[in-house]
Amino acid sequence: MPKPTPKRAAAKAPATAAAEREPRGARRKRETRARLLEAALRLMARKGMEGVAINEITEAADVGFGSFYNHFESKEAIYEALMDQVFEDFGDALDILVRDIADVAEVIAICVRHTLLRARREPIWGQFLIREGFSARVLERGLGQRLLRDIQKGIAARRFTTKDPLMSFVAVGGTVLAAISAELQFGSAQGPQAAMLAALGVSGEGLAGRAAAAILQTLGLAPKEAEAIARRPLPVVEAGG
Amino acid sequence: MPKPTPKRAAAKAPATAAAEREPRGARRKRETRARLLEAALRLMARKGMEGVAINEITEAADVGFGSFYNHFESKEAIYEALMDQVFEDFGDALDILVRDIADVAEVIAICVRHTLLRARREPIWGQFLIREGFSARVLERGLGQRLLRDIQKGIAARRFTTKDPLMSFVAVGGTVLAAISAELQFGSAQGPQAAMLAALGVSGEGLAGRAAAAILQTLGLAPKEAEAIARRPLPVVEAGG
DNA sequence: TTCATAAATGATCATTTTGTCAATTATGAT
DNA sequence: ATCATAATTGACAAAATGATCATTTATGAA
Repeated sequence: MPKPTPKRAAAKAPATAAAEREPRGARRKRETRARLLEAALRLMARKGMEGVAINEITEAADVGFGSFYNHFESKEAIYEALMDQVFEDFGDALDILVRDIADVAEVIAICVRHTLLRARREPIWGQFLIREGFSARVLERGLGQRLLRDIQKGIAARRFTTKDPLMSFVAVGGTVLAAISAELQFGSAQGPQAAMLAALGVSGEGLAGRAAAAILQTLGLAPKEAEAIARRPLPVVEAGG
Repeated sequence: MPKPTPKRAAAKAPATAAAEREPRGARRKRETRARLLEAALRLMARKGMEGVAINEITEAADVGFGSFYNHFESKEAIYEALMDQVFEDFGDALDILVRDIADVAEVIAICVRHTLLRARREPIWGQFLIREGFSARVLERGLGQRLLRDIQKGIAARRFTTKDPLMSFVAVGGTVLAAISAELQFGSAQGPQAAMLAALGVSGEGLAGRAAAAILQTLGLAPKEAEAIARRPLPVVEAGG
């Protein structure tokens, strides 16, 4: 065990202090690590963890082959780090985003739309999400836990009329993943498929709002109210320091 | 191109004729091919196509390594054959099963429940389904096409009140896959997780009926009717020759 | 039984991939 | 400037994998 792979990158530099607080060497190290993670995300989103070779990652990251093992013990290790970064960080970001929203229905609408918008903006991220979205880790921890908790809260508050919390949880999660998949597929649709999609009303604005509305209806809101909530302006994500 | 890999196994032996109609050699060949496919399904469902080596497949199938290439040109080839067998054959089976059902809502309820029941009965099949269920091939052809067609039919017949056929399609498909995932995860739940599941009403009968009911509600049926349709007895699958 | 054909088999080789390591380079304190 | 430490690097050996092929075995007709 040459290196226990620190659990989190955790840039501890206090935002208030001078920018020179972090030594150059440390930053260099952080950056190559970040480059490796980014390259791994891009490749693994497309071909899966097993489908990419380590030298592919280092070449895509423009980093010497040996450097890989300075940061990760193995392919499995970088994959783990990737899961943590992608899912937990995103969950935390969502938490901050809806911190001040009182209505559970709106919380869910915002989370759903934000997820879909990000998947649209960063297709690689979206691909990774749908590839790993059904894994036990995501379902049980992070995003899954959060969603299940919100649904139960909504039921307790009589905001949702669903009788079957687990099934609602499953339906909402599955719908989000499938919507991402649809968006990614349709985003690059060509030929005869494009015509069918146009007939189904797939346009430039994406599926975010429509998915949120459908999900709120699934949870028991009336169609009109679901539509209304799904159209409310999104809170802006604060530019992270 | 040493061998074009026959498009389908297609055991043409007429069930009525004597059992000796098929020469032993042909049957032997069919059987090793089937063994290879079964082993590949089991392994690829767990580790993905790229994650399994050919010798793993042949060893799991208890077949000589070289035999692999008597039946498939490459790993991609057996993967293709697997996709065909799993998705298209299942789609055809569903078609036969609902051939005589007039009500679109019941057609969908039956398909959903049959899919979930089979995934429960054959977890490996289910795992493969959720792993590949978002691939373009499944969405566009086979099961996806079928589902989209049924939804549009239901809307045209004013059986479904959905205003957004594409979103409904996405939601139904995603819900089915997520339900399979949940079933597989929960089927092997241990420890503290089990308590939470019990609280959510996860019992032995599985999620099939509940998923079907939720899906029919998503399509616009009233909860009570959705429940009723989702509980109707399933048509028995005819024992195939 | 004999024989031609089809299928199965594992040894073999080329290529890919992994993991290690000594050498090189960058960093930051003295 | 000097030096100890940390990080990066690519060459290398070992292991894994893909694919080929001559040989063996099974099959079924003559």
